[in-house]
Amino acid sequence: MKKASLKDIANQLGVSITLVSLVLNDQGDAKGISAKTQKRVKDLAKKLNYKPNQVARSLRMGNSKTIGLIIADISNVFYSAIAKSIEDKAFENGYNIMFMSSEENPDNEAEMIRILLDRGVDGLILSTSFKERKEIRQLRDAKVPFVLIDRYIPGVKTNYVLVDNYQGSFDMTKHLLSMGNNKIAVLNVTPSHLTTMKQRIAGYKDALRMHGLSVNNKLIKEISHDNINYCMEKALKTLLLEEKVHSVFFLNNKLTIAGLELLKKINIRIPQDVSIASFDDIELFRFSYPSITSVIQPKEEIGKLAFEVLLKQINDPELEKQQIVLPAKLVIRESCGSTMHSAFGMSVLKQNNLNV
Amino acid sequence: MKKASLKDIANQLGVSITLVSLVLNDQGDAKGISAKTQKRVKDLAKKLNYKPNQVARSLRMGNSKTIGLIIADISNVFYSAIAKSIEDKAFENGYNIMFMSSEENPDNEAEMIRILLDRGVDGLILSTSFKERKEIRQLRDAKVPFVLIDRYIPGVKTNYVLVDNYQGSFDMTKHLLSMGNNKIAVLNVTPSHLTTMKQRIAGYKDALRMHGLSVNNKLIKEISHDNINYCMEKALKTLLLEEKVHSVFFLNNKLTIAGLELLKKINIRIPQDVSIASFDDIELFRFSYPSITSVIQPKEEIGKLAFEVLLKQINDPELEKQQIVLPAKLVIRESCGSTMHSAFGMSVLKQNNLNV
DNA sequence: CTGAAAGCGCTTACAG
DNA sequence: CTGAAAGCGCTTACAG
Repeated sequence: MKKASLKDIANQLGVSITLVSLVLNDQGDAKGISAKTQKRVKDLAKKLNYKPNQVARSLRMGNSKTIGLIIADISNVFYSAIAKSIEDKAFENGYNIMFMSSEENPDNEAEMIRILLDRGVDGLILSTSFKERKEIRQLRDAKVPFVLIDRYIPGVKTNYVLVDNYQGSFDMTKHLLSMGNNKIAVLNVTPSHLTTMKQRIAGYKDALRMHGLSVNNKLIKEISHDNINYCMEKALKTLLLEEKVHSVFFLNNKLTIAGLELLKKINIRIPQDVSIASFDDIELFRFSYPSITSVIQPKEEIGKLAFEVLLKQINDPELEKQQIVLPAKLVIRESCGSTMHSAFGMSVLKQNNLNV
Repeated sequence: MKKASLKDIANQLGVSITLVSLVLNDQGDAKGISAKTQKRVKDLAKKLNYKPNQVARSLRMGNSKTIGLIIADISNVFYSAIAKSIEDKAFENGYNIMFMSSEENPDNEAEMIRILLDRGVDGLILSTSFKERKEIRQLRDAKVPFVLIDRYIPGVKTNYVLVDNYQGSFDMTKHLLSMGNNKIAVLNVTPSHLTTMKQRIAGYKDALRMHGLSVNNKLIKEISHDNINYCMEKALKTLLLEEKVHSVFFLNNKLTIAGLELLKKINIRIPQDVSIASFDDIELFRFSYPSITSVIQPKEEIGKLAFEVLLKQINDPELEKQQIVLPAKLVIRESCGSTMHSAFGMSVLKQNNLNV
């Protein structure tokens, strides 16, 4: 049951490989090949279950109908949800995906890009960990079609699709303020050069200022990605015992989980003792006790649009680069106390309280 | 900055492509190429940042250093965790992964296998949804290296790596019995031909019998994968109101989440009104209220071993097929009531109760 | 020590 | 209407 090739069909029919190729690529009519011959070719192809060898096709055509996807970690549901929606769109369009998890390490990422390009991918979708502009600029200058997701590189004009991190964070901070929490701590995670983190911090600061409060840098803590639990304990103890904050805003879902676990361990009640909120909603936050107020990112939309933008870029490499920023939404749950109405006119999604 | 080829290097150095290829593939010494020439080639290759075109290499060598991964859904953390551990192992060994989500649909799966093979993958890792033996048998007979994960096809000798579904379910049922629940319902999900579901049901039944109880088929409900919420509501209402069961054992994490949500909505208290337990532990179950007693699968181990077995099969296609069944573990949490000790001598992992 | 040549399976100008 | 030929970039027997 060896796979059939063009040659097999050509030999069996006594015609040339060229002819078979033409017919099977629907060039038969254009090249004026007789209907009868075309039918013979197609019938035999079907009978032999012929499918073109994509590797040979790639080599010859210079494209592979494959894209590379580099995210921080495929096992983080934020990325796997995006991966799924990219996959769906890609499959529709005949594209396959190779994925790689960079672990937020720029060296890994550089190597992975190289590997994917050597394998002839037609384009890349990246949640990049690069700090410098160099690598992304090179990629763009080398005319590799690519789309950034989640983060972008300031100062380099590229395609990107991401959520409005500033607005999401601004809105959440305003919500916390409206609940009567004036001392709001915020925890971000290294690598802190990421635009996600920078803009979430900026949104937080501006919301405070707009509320007439000054920013206290002691309330902004950075948690090391490689040592979350240890840093979390140090940070929360300082914030709760010394700074006596009213609430803590965690800037991604991993931080929130680590914080939640710790607060329960040390018997801090939420929201009675401290309110908490999270950027980046996950299913767990609906079911946890208490359920967690958070900023939702449109993951499916990010993936879908990222692929669409990439596809356009692949089909026309000279196309103007496209920047898409999607709105973030708040989900108000229990972790900041109960509220019957939102004090400001932003988009707020109310959810049934599951933990009666 | 066009990519350098062997030809570029050969031309610049005034040697043949053959020589360059040999040197760069570390055949220089074996073929007796002078150290000096070797150095010139290697230096220039480095300078031009030469990397072999993997597509050409694949075509010529008949292998691609790529494997295909077909799972039900990459956005389900059960599969994305496995994907991550496969990825890590694959990367170590110079392999890349193309993934596809079959949605448990055999037609999708057949098409995806075909696509991946046309793209020249060296092997496949599949959480197969096939009901019949035919497709998997064909794959095996075509000498395609592959490893099944999570489920296998009875009656077809293949490589597989999975958890002991029978034992996990048996132990959990015994645990429920030991907690004083005699009327235990069990919910499985379509497609119910999967060995996972069959063996979990078998473990449940045997545990009952070994406890001197007879199996009541009214307590075994099948939930349609395509209509989980509707079926769940119908099933739970019958089980709770008519059958008055003491506990419900959900056979995968999606079912548990749907069940949990529904029970809260209709104000059924866990475990006071009904105990619940889950097969397939996820992070959410540690944080939910109440936290959920469940059967843990060693996801990382499954992924790691699956790749290792696949690699061996790729390197030696005549190798004896390998079957690996890993032990399942219970995590006892709050959803079945509190217990200070386990009534039987199985491996039980105790966890700190997070929801004091 | 080194090179010319074939071939992996395809597509596509070119020629008739 | 149809076919011979070149070429994508590589590897590898074979020859000298």
